[in-house]
Amino acid sequence: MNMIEPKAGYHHGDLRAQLVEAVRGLIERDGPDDFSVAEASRLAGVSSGAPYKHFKDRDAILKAVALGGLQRLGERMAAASDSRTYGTQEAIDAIGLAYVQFALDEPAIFRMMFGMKRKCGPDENLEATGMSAYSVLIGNVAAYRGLGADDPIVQRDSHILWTIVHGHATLRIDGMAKAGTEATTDEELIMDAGRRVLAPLSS
Amino acid sequence: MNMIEPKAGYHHGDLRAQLVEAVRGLIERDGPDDFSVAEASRLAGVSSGAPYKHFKDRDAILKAVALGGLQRLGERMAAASDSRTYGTQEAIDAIGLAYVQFALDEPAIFRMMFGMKRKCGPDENLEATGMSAYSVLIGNVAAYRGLGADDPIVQRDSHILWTIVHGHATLRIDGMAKAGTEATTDEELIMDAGRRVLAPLSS
DNA sequence: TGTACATCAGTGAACGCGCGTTCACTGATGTAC
DNA sequence: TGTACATCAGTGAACGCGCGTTCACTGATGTAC
Repeated sequence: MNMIEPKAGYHHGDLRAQLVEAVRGLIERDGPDDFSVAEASRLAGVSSGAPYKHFKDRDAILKAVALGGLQRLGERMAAASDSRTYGTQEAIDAIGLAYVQFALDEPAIFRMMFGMKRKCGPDENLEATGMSAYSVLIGNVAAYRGLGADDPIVQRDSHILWTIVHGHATLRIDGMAKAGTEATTDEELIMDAGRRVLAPLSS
Repeated sequence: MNMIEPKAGYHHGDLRAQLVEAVRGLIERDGPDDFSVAEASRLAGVSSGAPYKHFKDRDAILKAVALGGLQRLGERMAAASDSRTYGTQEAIDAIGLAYVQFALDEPAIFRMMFGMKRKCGPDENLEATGMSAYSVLIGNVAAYRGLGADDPIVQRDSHILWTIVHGHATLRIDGMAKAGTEATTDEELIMDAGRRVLAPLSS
């Protein structure tokens, strides 16, 4: 929780980063669609026109916030992977749990990240950052299966795992799935589902 | 595609339904957050104050639209179930595919439905309608497993299936999963995942 | 069938609001010599 | 070290906009006798 403390004086020094942080807070408080440039400026302690020295328009600010979110998500997934033996079921579980945890910690940013493409069109930067997070999962699945990362089986496994974890995260933050009920934790559910998906190949 | 043709004359006769339909169109066109009561009124051919004779406020209109969406989703799932032998893998596949199809046909409404709780708080009516749709899935899974609908195994299976299908639908409408690539259709993916989840019980 | 009246579903003007963005400006900072 | 100047990052006032909601009103509809 960084406090926002505008540097006194005329030149701000770090307005860009401070605006992104302010918007992050606003979005997390009010939802991705209710944030306003004006309020973010107020929070950062600058005039309402100042942001336009750093960003082309409102959408550009949104993109910067989304990018930050994707980076944090990727970092968490990588950290989860690093905390276990590479290519094991446990590592894959941990990555999934990290994904869900991120969504629970920053629900509005999480939603916003995945709505960017629809709202502001595709963006190279965002796509690359997202892909780099996803590749943490792919790498572990490939090692688990003993196959190459490009193998269709690995691609399919990974995609299904992502789908499950993303679905669970989405339902959780929308209040549709209540963890803790029915003696089911997020972790337990992810492990269960992961085990089914990654069962030994049959055919 | 119902055309919106305001009845001439002072008394409109069907303004409530017509407003809901207008808002549905607006949301599908502009996104759930950009619809305005004013524009919906214009579309329905009435003055900007007229909606307030039928709805308490903006949120009440949104709720009505969400309710309609949930009903259509439930109907589609029920129809899918009816089109196959009850309690078979095929029936369960069909339900999942119907779910995804609905999301693809009405992406903005779909998103909006699942955002209602967060935006407007919980609502008995919406919850009951959603539950009634979900129970179509539960019933089929129970029959498939030969267990009661309340059995924890059935609950768990159903929840995972829902999670997968919801995750896939969400990723698809957010442009993250591209069907048709890698020779994978929605149907194929749902069937594959479903088969893994519903594999014979091991322990 | 006709009349009196209550109710209902609209009108349309008005309110106050906060927004995104632009613009001419100014004071601080960095650089060249 | 000092000076002249270009650049930069802010200001703050102003713009036009469309919104949600209210309100006194009015004309159409339904009902009781």
